[in-house]
Amino acid sequence: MTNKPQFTPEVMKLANVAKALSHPVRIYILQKLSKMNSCCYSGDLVDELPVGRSTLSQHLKELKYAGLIQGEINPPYIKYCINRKNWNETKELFTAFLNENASGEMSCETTDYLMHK
Amino acid sequence: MTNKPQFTPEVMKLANVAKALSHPVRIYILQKLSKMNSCCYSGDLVDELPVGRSTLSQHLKELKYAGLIQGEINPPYIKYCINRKNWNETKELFTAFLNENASGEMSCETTDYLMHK
DNA sequence: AAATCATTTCGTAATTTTGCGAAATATAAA
DNA sequence: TTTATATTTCGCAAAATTACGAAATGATTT
Repeated sequence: MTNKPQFTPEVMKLANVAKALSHPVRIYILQKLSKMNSCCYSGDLVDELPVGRSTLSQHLKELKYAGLIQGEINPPYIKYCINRKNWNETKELFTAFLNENASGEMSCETTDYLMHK
Repeated sequence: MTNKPQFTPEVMKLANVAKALSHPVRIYILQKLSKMNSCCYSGDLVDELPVGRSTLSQHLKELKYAGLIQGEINPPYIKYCINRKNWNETKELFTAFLNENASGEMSCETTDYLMHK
C-alpha cells in the first residue's frame, strides 16, 4: 500500500474558499461589497445580475456559509455586507499561497535535474 | 425588462481561475510546483495524493487548460511545471480583487445610510 | 517483434452545482 | 384583517464535477 496522506487544513481552506469564489455571480457580489465597503440588499442585486431571485438567494447563502459575507435582518429587508474578519483572513491565506515561490526566476527550461535522459 | 448586464471579463477571469483552484488536489499541485519553483511528474504526484492515476491526469488537464501549468513531453514521462507568466497574472488579478476595499474600517454596523427605517 | 513503462483517454456511475418557478415566511401598510 | 413586500425554502430538472478501472497511446528495452 502506498501511503496516501490527507490534505493539510491549509490546502482544504484554500480549496473551499476557491470554491466559494468559483462563480461569476459570487465574485460580482464580493467585488461590490468589498470595493464599496458597504452593504446591499438582495433586491438591489437581482437587477444587476442575470439570475432570478431564488438563484441569487442560493448564492448569498453559499457566501454566508463560507463566512465571506453576513446578513443583518432589517425587515422586510436583509442587509448583506462583507464579513471583514474572515475576508481579511482569506486575503492573507491567498496572498501566502500566491507568493510561496522562491523569488528566483528558475523555470522549467533551466532546471533539468529532473530530466530523465 | 430590467437590464441584466453580462459579467465583465475581469469577473469571468476571477471566477474561472477560482474554479481551477477549487479542489484540494489542484491546490496541492500548484502549491508544490510554485513553492519549489520546480517541476514534477504525474507518477511522483500519484503517491502523494488520495486519487488514482486517471483522476490525477484529469486534474492536471484542468490546470493545463486553465493555463496555470504546462507539460513538457519527455518520453515516457511528462514533466509538469508552473506556467510562470499566467501564474503571475493570476497573482495580480487576485491581489487586486482582494485589496479593492478602501482601507477605512467602515463596517456594516457603522453604515446606516442604507437602513430602511 | 514482443514486452514494458508512464501517462492519457474512454466509458460510466455517483454526486454536486446551478437554475427556475411555486409556495412559504415574516413583517409592514392599508 | 386583508394586502403588499422582500426574501427564502422547496421540489425538481439539467448540467457539470469527480472518480474509477479498462483500454489506448507512444516511446523504449529486451
